[in-house]
Amino acid sequence: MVKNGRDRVDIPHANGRTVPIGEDGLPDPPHPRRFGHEALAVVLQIRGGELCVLLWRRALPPWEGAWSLPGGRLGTGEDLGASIRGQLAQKVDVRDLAHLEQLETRSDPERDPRHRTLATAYLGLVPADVDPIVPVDTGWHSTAALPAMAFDHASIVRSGRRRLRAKLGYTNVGFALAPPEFTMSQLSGYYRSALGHDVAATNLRRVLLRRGQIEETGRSVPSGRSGGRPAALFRFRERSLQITDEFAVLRPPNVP
Amino acid sequence: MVKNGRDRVDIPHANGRTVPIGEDGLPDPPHPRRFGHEALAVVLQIRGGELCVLLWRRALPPWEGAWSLPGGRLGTGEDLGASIRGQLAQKVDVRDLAHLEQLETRSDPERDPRHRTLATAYLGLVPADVDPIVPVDTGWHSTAALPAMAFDHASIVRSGRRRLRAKLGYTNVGFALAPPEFTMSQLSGYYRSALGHDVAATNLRRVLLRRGQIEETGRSVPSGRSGGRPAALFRFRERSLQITDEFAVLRPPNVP
DNA sequence: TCAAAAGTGTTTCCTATACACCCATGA
DNA sequence: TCATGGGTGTATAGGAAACACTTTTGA
Repeated sequence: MVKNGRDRVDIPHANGRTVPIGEDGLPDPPHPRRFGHEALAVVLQIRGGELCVLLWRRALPPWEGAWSLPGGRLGTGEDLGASIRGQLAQKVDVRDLAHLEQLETRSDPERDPRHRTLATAYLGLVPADVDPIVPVDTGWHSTAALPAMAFDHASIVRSGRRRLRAKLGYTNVGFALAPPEFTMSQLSGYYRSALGHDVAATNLRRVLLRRGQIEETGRSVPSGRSGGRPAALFRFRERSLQITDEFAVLRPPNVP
Repeated sequence: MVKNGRDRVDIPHANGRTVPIGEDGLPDPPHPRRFGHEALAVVLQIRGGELCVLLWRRALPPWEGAWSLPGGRLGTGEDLGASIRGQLAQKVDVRDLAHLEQLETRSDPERDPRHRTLATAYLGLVPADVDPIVPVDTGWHSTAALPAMAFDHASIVRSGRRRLRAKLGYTNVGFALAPPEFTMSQLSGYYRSALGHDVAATNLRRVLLRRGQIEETGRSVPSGRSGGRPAALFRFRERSLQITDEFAVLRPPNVP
């Protein structure tokens, strides 16, 4: 039995050939590693003009009293997507999740002091018009001022926010932040909250219309008590993720 | 003991409070799940005008004879990045890897028929000027015509290629495909091979210069036997990933 | 009729592609 | 001097931000 540099062990195979463990074609390992694997979710929603994340207050050490991302251990028969949907079903009604995508996997051996745990983070988005009932130890927190957070969860939240901000620019993810129908000033408000900077409703309208992301419903909302022209109602044409601005640059040359 | 819907078990806690397992704050699990976790790499290089991926031919079932991605089981003390670097050190000299980033994690319970294995895939890039010595059962294959591949590895390769193509548009990843110094026609060749469509050298030059990605070295290569003006040599200014085109759209308004 | 909010027209800017033309070299 | 490949100048197109102006409503 030969052990070489990087934590890999070669065992002699029946036919005399050396089979590197951890490569493949390998038999069941004699000592399965005791890795834990969990799915976590960065669930974001625009609430009160702020981009908020759903957090969960830890009652026990480690990190007692700190806030953490919802999620939990991966079950045996399910994949990560099913797992995180299941976990969230108890915190946020799954029907409220308009979009869910995988973010990244954290694997620092020290990220959980108790035992080795890998975490795969997901990004979930909840439209602004719903207010899911959440447990008492769970709450929404502005991503602009995160509370003291457990493990590496704060950096995962920032990672999710970065992903959302980038995708608002070249996809139609906006559909997952907005209610089914909305006025342009509402929508520009959601974009402003998510991006952290001003978004002019007039230009947003033209950009999204040109890209075919939104369309007029034909209806409008009556103007408020202080008057003003009634706002037209729009909707997203697709309510699943589409890349609407694929070849921003280095696009293929025109064929004719 | 109460069992509820989604493979979660609540156990009564000392203080009478119910602690959901699989949430956190939990004690060590009584029966650690026997998940395997492996790191895989989609190592890409431009070879002979084609975008190629490094594959490994399986000698044993399952998928005997099919090609698979290099990688292997995660070690106890290392994170996924260190693990894949270690695995690759035996196939491609690590110094040849100009860039490495995490792609995604696959978790379908059926993806490996032997036992439950999660795989985190990485994207690695090798500059076109090196020709790493690889084992005999390992070879480069055009991503345009993949051979019969094991597990879900073919779709992981496509995922890596998609990522590379997208990032060529808004980052400086090109540095990881090109040698330290290159002419513009060489570079446009690399871009053409990676993107799968024509890239005009003249425009590429101006785009990358304006973005500050490349600069002239001041030197040039003598023209070939068939004459022609000698080509200027360029280099990338940064040899680590930079986002050079961040706010393609929906950029923050001008402050003044 | 005035204030307020929504929507349109138009300008300007910037970036990227297309393409004609000029430049430097070898034979 | 001519073919060849590299490089520059310039036209064109398109998208998006900025902003003045118009429209539609309530009081």
